[in-house]
Amino acid sequence: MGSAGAGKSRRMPREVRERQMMDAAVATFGQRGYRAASMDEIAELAGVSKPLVYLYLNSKEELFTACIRREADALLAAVRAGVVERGIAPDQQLWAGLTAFFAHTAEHPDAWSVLYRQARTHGERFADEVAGMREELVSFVTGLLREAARATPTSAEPADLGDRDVVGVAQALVGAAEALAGWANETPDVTAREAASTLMNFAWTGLGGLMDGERWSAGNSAVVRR
Amino acid sequence: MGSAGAGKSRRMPREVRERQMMDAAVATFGQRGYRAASMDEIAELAGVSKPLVYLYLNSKEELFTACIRREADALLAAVRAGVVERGIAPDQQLWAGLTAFFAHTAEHPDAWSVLYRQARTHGERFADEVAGMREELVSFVTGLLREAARATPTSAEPADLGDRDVVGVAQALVGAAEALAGWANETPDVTAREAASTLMNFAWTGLGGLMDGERWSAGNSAVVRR
Amino acid sequence: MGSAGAGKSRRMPREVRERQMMDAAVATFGQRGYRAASMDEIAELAGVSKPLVYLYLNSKEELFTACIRREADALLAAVRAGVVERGIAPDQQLWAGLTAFFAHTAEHPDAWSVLYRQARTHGERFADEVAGMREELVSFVTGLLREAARATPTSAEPADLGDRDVVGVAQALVGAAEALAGWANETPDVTAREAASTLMNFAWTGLGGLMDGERWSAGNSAVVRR
Amino acid sequence: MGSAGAGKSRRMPREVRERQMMDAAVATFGQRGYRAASMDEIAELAGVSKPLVYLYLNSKEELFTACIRREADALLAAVRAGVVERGIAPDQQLWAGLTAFFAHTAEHPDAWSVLYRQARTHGERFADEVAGMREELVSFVTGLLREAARATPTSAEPADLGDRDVVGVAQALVGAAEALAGWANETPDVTAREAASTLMNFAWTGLGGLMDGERWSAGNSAVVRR
DNA sequence: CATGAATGAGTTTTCATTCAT
DNA sequence: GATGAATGAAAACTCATTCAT
Repeated sequence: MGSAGAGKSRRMPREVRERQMMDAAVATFGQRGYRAASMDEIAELAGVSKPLVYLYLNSKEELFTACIRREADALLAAVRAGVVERGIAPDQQLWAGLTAFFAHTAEHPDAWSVLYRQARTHGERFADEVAGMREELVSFVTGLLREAARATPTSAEPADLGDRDVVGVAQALVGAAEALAGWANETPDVTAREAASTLMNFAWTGLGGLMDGERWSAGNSAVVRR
Repeated sequence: MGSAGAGKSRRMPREVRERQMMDAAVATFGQRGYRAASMDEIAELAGVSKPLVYLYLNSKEELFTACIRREADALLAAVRAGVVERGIAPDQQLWAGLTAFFAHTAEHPDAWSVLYRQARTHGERFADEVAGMREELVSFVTGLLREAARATPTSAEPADLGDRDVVGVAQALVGAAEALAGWANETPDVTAREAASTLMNFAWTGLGGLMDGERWSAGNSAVVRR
Repeated sequence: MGSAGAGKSRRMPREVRERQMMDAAVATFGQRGYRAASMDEIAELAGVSKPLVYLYLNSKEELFTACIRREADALLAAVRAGVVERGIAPDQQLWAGLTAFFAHTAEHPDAWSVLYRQARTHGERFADEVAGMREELVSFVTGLLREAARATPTSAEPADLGDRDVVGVAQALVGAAEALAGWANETPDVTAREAASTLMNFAWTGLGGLMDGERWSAGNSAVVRR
Repeated sequence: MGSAGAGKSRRMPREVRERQMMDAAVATFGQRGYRAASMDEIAELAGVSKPLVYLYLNSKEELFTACIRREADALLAAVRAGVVERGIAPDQQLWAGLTAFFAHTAEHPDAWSVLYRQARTHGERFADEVAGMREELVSFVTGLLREAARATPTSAEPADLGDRDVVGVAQALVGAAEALAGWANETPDVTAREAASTLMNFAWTGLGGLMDGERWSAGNSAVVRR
């Protein structure tokens, strides 16, 4: 008889078991919420006994943290993979990244919920974990923005876009993307491409203006080019 | 000193007590999260016994719902108040609204957390409550966008901005505002005016372009004016 | 304007208020059960404030006791009234009493529930109260049985029916009546007369035999007349 | 001493623990009443922690239902066992059944209280459970009565006892038995045999008359043989 | 390696009862 | 006399976590 019997297939390598548990955990945390998810439910969904979950993952907190990390890494990897495939003009890169972002979040709604709903709502300990990933996204976008600014000869005074501005814009852009992703996930017909298009239309043209030195100021309604 | 001494004076009219309880509830829910907040803690913070909380507010769910509603109304009222004071050019209105939005959320971080973190993470029942408010914000912005589009003679073909586009843009704008508010609340030095400026700069110029018929398309990197 | 205004008619004599409260209490205790009935509900149903209930009836226990007593007295009175009207042959008296018993319990289901379900299930303190009434019923029946025995010349040795036997039979008779009343109350079509008939047929003929000296004994299946 | 010492030995197989819990529950429910019995008390009496009670029996309601079922089955089994041993003449069978009934209820007063006091007083959900058992008792008695009627050649017109009559008589008989059991349980010296004798004397002779066509009617005091 | 057995601590919720006015 | 305001105490139920095997 081979060791991999056709029966219940107990005894699996730790790695595999751990993945099953985390899959179950992400699904449960995503759907029920961190507090409402019970270790019982997670263990049952993973098809293992509760003590085994504790043996491998120590505590609910650590389990949740591990979920956040895994899913954050996966999302980042997806975005980067989407971009790296090509690798040319900044707007194309942004477009590719956004598309990947929207596609990934749409395909992994539980992970989305864990990262963007649960983690941020249950203590700084977890929120910081996501904040780290978010910063990487922002710095990724910031890089693209800078590259675009450099590549845009139109602007006579290229340093117009201050550092703080760039970060602010990147923050807003990422925030808008996250908000759009949430919206798209809850709205049946919206595809990743559509969402990405909407955002690009909205953002890139504005960015173009911004980089051309256009500013809106509270004093006068017109957009001035200084 | 009147007979209503400042001393121990337990015994207060229901209205007052109810407000105290809801203040305590918003603070606790906002900081601990819906599930982690205990009725015990809320009661203690309000300075009353738990049964009184139940007598007046029936259950944790109803209490939370009441908090959401109160804070949603307050936020909407703040935004509208900020705008109505003036009442002129659409961009000025948007600016006023955004400023009011950022100011209000900055001044009421617990309410912010309740509305944008907790309510959305603990069951549709609560999320719907916020979705209602959000829709009012979106429709408010949508109105401004339409008004602006009408008022912009530049665009030869005024119907360029389709209905779906307008709503999508408004969604993104509101989402960006919400994301910025979150960022501003967590970043010490950022003021409401600054946040509003960033967003206006980012959004309004882009909108201008959009209304002028500029579009970004995946096919070619340049922004085309069709 | 007379003091009995057409308005809310506050200020009613204590007696009246007390009756209202006890009516409400009997209804609530009967339907919800002693423990499940809340003073809140009783007060509301009676249309008074809770402190007033306490002022007049002191405590839940006392209130319940008062209810039991009132309804026990009412039931006894109904049975006696049914009998006294006539006053002749013992079997006719029993028939009248049973009919009155079944009619009263059918007309006052809440009182029935209080006496026969609730009171016996929530502590000796209350059970004793009902036991008192029950003893009066039993002794009433015992009296009839003795009277009947005396009036039956058939039995050569009239002392055949020992004291213990008589009480046992009376117990069984009352028990059967109570069980039948419960059954009749839960079975739509059964009338008080029908129930009484069934019991009389069952019981009286048997009693006749008993008084004639017939006995059933475990040793031989036949009924012997010794 | 074996490895299974009589010492502290917590850790027991589920089956055993479950029985212990239900024993404790029957005792507590029987003595305190359904509502007054607390899960804490039951757990303590069973020598386990509350969570274990919930783990095995889910809720107070389910626990109570399980108790009712177990005790109802036990009582039915006792009655049937008492009868089946013999299996001859109907009156002997009835006698055996009654004796077993009285003996069992006398030996298990808490179970008696659960079945005949508590279950009937706390919601149809539970009452129905007992009603089921009661129906089996009634149909058991009904069968005996029919058998007896068939076996009695005395009656010229054997169909005299209508179906409704038989059921009514069986109801009253069972009711009388239940009442007698209650009385016997509360009265020190009364033995099961005595109670059974009383009822047989009372009932069987009457049944004999009934089957002979004797009827009592409100119109005339005499028992007529029609 | 893997699990059935077990629990301490905490949650929401309810209720009988009493003041202060 | 009558009530709105208020609470101490307890009940049902849940959960993360740990042993003993």
